[in-house]
Amino acid sequence: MNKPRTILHVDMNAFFASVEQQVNPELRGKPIAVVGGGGRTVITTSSYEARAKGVKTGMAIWEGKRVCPELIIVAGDNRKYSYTSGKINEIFRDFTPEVEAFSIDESWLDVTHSLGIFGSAETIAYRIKARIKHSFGITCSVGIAPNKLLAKLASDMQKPDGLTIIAPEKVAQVLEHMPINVLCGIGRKMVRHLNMMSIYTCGELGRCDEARLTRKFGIVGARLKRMGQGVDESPVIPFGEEDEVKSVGHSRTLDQDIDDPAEIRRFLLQLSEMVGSRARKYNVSGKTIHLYVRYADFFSSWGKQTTLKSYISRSDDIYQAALGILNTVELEQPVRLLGISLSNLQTQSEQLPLFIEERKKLEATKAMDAVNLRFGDMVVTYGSLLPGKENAGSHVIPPSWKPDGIKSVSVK
DNA sequence: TCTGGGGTCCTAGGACCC
DNA sequence: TCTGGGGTCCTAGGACCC
Repeated sequence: MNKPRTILHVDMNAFFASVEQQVNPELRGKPIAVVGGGGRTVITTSSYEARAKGVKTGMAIWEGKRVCPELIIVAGDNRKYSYTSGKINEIFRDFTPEVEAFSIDESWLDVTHSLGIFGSAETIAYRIKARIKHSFGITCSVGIAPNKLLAKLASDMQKPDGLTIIAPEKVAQVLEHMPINVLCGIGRKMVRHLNMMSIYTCGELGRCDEARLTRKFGIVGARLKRMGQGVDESPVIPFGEEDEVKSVGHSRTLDQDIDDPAEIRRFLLQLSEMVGSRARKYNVSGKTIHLYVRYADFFSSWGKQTTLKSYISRSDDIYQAALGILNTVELEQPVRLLGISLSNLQTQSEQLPLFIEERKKLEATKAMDAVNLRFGDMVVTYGSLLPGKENAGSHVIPPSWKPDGIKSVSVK
């Protein structure tokens, strides 16, 4: 028998925008949009003032300005968000050690064993909200429910600054008329498929014949039915106990489409350095390299991967492998986006190369990493990157970024 | 001046080995 | 110089999340 659990899901409201408004009081109460670096960027997050005017995540800057002419554009700074996120997660851990960061602005807390100390989940939620508000001036929405799926759903029900409880005995009632797309894991395509089966609400999904779902969706089918019933046994996985990192990758949309091979290679080297330095920071090497290209028309793209005989983490090795893939194809159009990722990872063993030349390369790489770690990425980099340095520093900040050190890497 | 970037998981089909 | 089946690794692509 599974013991009943009490799970909180905390979702920071308009996180990046809220942090910016706190850091710079002049931005408070105003419509602002946080964007990435680079020429062709989109809005990552916008303040509630901006949302009220119709500004949405994913809009191009000009689009945001069209619906909200007074929109203030703020270039995102990942370090601020990462730092704040880390501090907020420390607050969570004052209430339970079982805290799982889902993304930079969302966490689950299993407070089942903390109820005796703090009284109730509701009390914990109010105290957390108060502390975050007091320390950082920002609000969050909290959901309380018997599992992660429902806690996340609950936190979505009231924004901003909400607190929603789905008591175990209310689950069926809450889900009955809830549209299926509110469930985390059911996206656009799945909604379309389910709608075609005349399933629109969680209630309908939960009552659907399992065999019918399994025929259509394979092993996902059984899980879908349970989701519709609000059943989710997945545990809250605390810091340090997550799965190992499985891939390390970077991709970048170029400021202009390029077709000059030398320029493409230069960008590839830059990406290789970004991937390599991060892999080395995590202390992993990998033997599968994946190259991704999106063409100028935006819609056509391809990805190719290759698996090497040995594990690599040096930027130059990554570059050579990526170049090897690129050389097997004839580019059909100018390139809009390039991406490289390293997978099939293992923890790096500290092994000195046999040959003196290799050792020198290793030492050089280490020295470069040490400087970058201290003074920020891309301060020291390969000579051929220098003409394009303005690109190198332009980090777009994906909300999927986790505070440093959250992902653990363990021996395979 | 149209449309970002970081991930995970799943499936299908082919190669290869026992 | 036949046949079948299971396991593993690989590539490619899609769906989903933030």
